[in-house]
Amino acid sequence: MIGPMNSNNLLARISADLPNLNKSEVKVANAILEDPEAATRSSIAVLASAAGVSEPSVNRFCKRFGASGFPDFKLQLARSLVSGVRYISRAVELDDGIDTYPRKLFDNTISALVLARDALPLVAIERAVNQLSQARRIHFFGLGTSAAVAKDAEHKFFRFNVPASSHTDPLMLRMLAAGGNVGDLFFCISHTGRTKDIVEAAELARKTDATVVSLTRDGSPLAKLSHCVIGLEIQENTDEYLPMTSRIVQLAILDVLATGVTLQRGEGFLPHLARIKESLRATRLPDDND
Amino acid sequence: MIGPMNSNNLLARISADLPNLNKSEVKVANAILEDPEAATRSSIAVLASAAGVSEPSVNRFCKRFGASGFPDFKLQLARSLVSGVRYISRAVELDDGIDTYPRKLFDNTISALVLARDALPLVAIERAVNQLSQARRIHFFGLGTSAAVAKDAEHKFFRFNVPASSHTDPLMLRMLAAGGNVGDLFFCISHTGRTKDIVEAAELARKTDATVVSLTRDGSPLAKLSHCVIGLEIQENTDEYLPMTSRIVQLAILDVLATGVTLQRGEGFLPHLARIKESLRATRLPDDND
DNA sequence: CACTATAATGTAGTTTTATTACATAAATCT
DNA sequence: AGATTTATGTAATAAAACTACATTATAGTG
Repeated sequence: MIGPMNSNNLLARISADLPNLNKSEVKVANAILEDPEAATRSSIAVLASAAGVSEPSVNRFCKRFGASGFPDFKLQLARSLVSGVRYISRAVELDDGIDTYPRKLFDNTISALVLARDALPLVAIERAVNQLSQARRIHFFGLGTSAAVAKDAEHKFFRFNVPASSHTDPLMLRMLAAGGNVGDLFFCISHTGRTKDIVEAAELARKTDATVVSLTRDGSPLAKLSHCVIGLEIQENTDEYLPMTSRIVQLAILDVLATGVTLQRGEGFLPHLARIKESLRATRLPDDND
Repeated sequence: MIGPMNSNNLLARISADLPNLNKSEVKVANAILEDPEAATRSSIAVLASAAGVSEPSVNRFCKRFGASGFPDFKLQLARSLVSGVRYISRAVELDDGIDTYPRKLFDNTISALVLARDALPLVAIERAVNQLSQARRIHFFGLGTSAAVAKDAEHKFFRFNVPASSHTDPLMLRMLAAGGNVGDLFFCISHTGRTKDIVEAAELARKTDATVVSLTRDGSPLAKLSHCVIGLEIQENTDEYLPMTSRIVQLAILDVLATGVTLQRGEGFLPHLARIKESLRATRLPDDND
C-alpha cells in the first residue's frame, strides 16, 4: 500500500480508531466508512437508522472525533472527502491502467501539498526569509532528488542580485562550507536530514561565521545543526521506489521563500525582476504573449 | 489577478453570476465571498443577518445555485473551499504578511494541479510512456526553469537501466540532436514551447531517426515539431515574476510518466528499483527507518 | 454469585435551525 | 397611473439536532 495515510483526514482517523470504539460507535463508523459521500448528505436520523443506533449515539460519535456536533462533523467529512485523498488504497497498483494511475499520482501530490499548507512552519519561514534577504552569498546544497530542488532554487534566487549557486559535488560542498564567512548562507535540502555529505558540510559550515538554514525533517541530524530549520513532515511512501511528493513540497516552500524575499525588498525591486524576465524574450521565437 | 477561474468551483460560480443577481442575492453573495470559511460554519440566521437580509432570501439564494437547501449549500461550499482554489484575487500583494502569502502560493499551486489533473492528456501520456519504455537512450532538454525539471527527470529515469541525461548547454543540445539515432529519445521541456535553442534542437533531431517527445504548450512551435506532445495549458500568472506553478505541474507529469514506465515493466522490475534505493542507504547516517 | 459502581446506550422532551406559505413591498410595463 | 410581475420579508410549520435523564449492559468487588 502506498497511499499517504493522511492523518488529518477524518476518514483515516475513523478507521484507525476503529479498535478503540465501543459497539454502537463501531456501527456508526462502519455506516460512515461504507459510504462517506452519503453520510455527508444524510440527517442524523437517517444515519442513525442506517447504523442501527440511536441519534444521540451518532451525536456522541461526532463529538468523539472533535466535531462540535453532527453538522460540524458532516462539514469536516465533506472537506476530507475532497481533499483529493480517498485515504485508502490510493496506492498505485501494478494492474492500474492509464485512467487510474495518473489521477492517483496527482491526488497524492495534491494531498501532500494540502497537508503541508495546513502545517506550514510560518515562524521558521519568516526567519529564513530574513536570513536569505540579508545573505551576501547563497549556496544551495542538495544531493539526489534534492539536487534538482537545489538547482531550481539557485535559478530562482539568482534573480535577487545575490550570488546564488547550487552544488552536488561532495568535495565542493566541504570546501565551500569550510570557507564560510559572515554573509554566507548555506541552504541545505534533504528529505531525510541524514545524508552524510550534507550533514558533514553543515557541520563544517557551523564552525565558521556563516549561517546554516535547512529544509528537512524536524529533529533530524541536519536539523540539529542548523541555525534555522524549516521542518517538513512528509510521509514519503516507503514502499514506493521513486520519491515524488517530498520534492514537490520542497519546491513549493522555496517558492514561498523567494516570494518572501521579493516582498521584503518592496516595490522598488520589481523593475529589477521585470528586467530579468524581459532579458529572456530574445531567447524565444516571436509571436507570443509570454 | 491570478486566481485560476475554476468553473467547477462554487465560489467562482457565485462571483461570476454576481451581475445577474438581484439586490438581496448580491448581499448574500458578498457576505459569503467575504468569508466563505465562516459561511460554512454559520447557521442560516447568522448568515442572513450578516448579509442584512431575511432567512428565506438566503435559502432562495442557495437553491438558485443548485443546492437543495441551506445545509446542502454549506456542504458544497465546504467542498469547494478545500479543493484548494480560492478562486479570486489570490495574487500575492506587496503588503501581504507571513500568514497570507505562503497560503496563497500553496493554494495557487494546488489549484494548478487540480486543473491539470482534470485535463490530463491521457492519450499523449500513454504514447509517451510507450516511447520512453522502448527508448534505448533518453535525453532531457530544458533551459531556465525547465532545466531543474529536466534534471529531476534524468534522476528519475536513470533508474530504469536506460541511459538518461539532461542537458542545458545549447551546443550540447545541437550536437546530441544532430547525432540522433533509432532508439534515441529527445524529451524537450519548455513551458512556452518557443525557446529557440530547444526548438532548434528539436528540429535537428527530427531530421534523424530519433524520437522527439515534448512537454510543452499545445500548438506551440515545439509541439508542432514533436512526434508526441504532452500538451499543458497552465496559466502562469503574467504579472508574477517568478515562474512557479508550471514547473510543478511538469514535475507531476514526469512522475506519471516514470510510474507508467514502471508499470509497463511489470512486477519483475521492482527488485531492480529496490536495489537502487537500497544502494543509497550507505550514504545516510544510521538509525532511521528510511 | 450477588451487589455495586461505572460505562454505554436509548427515550423523550427541548431547543435550535431550516423551510414553506403567504403577505407586503418594489419594480416594470402598458 | 394602474396593473402585473417580481422581489423580499413575516410568521407559522416542520425538521433536525441536542440535552437531560432513564434504562440497560458491563466490569469489578466482597
